[in-house]
Amino acid sequence: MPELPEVEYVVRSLNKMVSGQQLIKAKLLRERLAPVTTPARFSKLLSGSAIITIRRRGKFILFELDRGYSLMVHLRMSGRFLLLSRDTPEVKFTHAAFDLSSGRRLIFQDQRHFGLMKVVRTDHVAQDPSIVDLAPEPFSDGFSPDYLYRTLRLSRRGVKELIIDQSRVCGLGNIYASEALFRAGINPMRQARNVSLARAKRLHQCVIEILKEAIERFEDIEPHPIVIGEGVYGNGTSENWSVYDRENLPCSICRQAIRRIRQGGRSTYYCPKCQR
DNA sequence: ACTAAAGCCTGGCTGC
DNA sequence: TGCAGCCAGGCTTTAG
Repeated sequence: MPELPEVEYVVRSLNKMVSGQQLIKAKLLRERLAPVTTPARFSKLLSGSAIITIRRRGKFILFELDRGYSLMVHLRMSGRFLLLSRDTPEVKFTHAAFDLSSGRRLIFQDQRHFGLMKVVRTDHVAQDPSIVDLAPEPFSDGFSPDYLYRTLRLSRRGVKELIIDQSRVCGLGNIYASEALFRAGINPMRQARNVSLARAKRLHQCVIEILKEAIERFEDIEPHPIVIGEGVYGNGTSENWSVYDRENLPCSICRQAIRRIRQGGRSTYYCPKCQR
């Protein structure tokens, strides 16, 4: 569900709302949320630890705890955090719960059961299999125009499919990938290896712009007191986007109808005239 | 090594 | 109103 800007917003919100607090008690309610550990071990490793800070790497949320462990969280499609009072009756789809020293309870709720958690030694986080292969952060020097061009040159896949591959470009999901390609004027079906250097440079710039603009938009949203990140996940109306979810609506530039196609089993939206 | 397709889940929407 | 079928913002695993 959430892509890099939404995860960034959740991380910033969590830092404001729960960093510095102690996890008095951690409870894993759905075993498959954290498949590499047992509920007993999950509870034992986390209970009593304090949250030093919360970070992001790609779309992963990393709670850095004292005592040398970190809690890695991936929201996938529908995962989210809620900050409740401790006497709130159990919310449907609650898969983990953390009683905090503030007297409140942080829960992880996930309707579609795709979300994942893992407890990892903090000094091993960077080497964790799900982190180690991630592409450079889009706002880091590692994600350079040259990096993107070289990466595109290596793939025969469509450029849209390539840029949502987190090991090639990290942080984009289905929405922002379509949006970045529209702004860059690149047809999503174009083979990645056939994107010219000039267009790769343009795409590089557009990826950064699209992500930064989304993050900035979220800064104006009044934080929801309970659902962390609410108003950011769901601000999915076709008015917010240039092409995503706008099938058959006119392109903002040329008025041609936006098209929807399937790529890798997922919808891609684009303007057939502006994107070549 | 790269790529396509299936799989993981629930719920909302559309069309019959 | 009921029901089948399709769709959903992500990622991993499997098979080719």
